[in-house]
Amino acid sequence: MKNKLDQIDFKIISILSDEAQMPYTEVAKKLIVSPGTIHARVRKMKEMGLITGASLNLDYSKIGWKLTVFLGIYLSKSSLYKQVMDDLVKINEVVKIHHTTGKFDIFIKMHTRDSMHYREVYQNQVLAINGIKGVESFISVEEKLIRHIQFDS
Amino acid sequence: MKNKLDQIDFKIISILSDEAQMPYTEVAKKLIVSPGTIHARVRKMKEMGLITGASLNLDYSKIGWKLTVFLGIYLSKSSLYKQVMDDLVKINEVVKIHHTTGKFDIFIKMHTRDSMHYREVYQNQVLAINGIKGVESFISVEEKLIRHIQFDS
DNA sequence: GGTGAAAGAATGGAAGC
DNA sequence: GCTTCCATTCTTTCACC
Repeated sequence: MKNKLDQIDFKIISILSDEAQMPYTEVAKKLIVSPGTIHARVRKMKEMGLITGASLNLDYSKIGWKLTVFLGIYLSKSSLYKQVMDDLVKINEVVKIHHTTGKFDIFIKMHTRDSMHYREVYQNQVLAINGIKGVESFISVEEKLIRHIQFDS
Repeated sequence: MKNKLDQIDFKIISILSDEAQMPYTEVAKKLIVSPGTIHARVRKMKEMGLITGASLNLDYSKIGWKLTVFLGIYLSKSSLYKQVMDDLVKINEVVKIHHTTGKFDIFIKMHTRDSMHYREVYQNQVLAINGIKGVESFISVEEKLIRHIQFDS
């Protein structure tokens, strides 16, 4: 797995990170290489596991899901993280789960329609999980930046 | 802006959220509608602002960016959030910035190559910003779930 | 507002450089 | 390992339902 990436690879990633649906021919034009090259590079990076997929960016508030909430979770025993994470996966409103070191043991992100919906999920689903000692919540008021790393090297 | 979404719209979003690069013809086949319908629906949702774009999912660790860190930031005055967020945008390693209520004023996510790189960015760039009173950091050990909401309604 | 077909464009190999 | 070429497949529009 000794695939070295060059500037062209990084530029492809930079472009597609912002606009995953841009046709490869257009990417090729921007970088002044042939479409076949883009194709081969992208396939290589997918095989390497660098590119794991592509997803839509959605503005949930446009369909009435107005709340984005982060929860910092304390476990009663740190070793329970695996089981608690498995339980969290089952909650539909949870979109990201991170096992972390530092103040919290687990950090999650969730979307809900409104504060009532949030409270319901929080009380009936999150707090019902065994092994959770405490939770701190942070409501996102504004999301400022969505981007990927600009790789200069 | 009275665009009601139906089951087909939600299914399109569900499919493309996982696989943004899937051809519309294939989406059409899955949902048993014509390609033209998919096209029209996606365009409608883009015009509504629901779909804001598409991005690649990258596994940064594959190119040696092994650390994902969350920082919870306390401001010396809450009103400074705008200016501090603008300064944070300028840091290349920062990929997400949320203005939050709760314990922290601002919550960010960043990627770095290793702990030395992290320390350097943290000390020289984050702490150098005016208006930041304190920071708590959480290092992500494992990312468990990347998905979008399954809209049932 | 959906369908299906048609023209144009992009994809994804293969062969050669 | 990149490029060009080509057959296949996809996109995108539009007249019709």
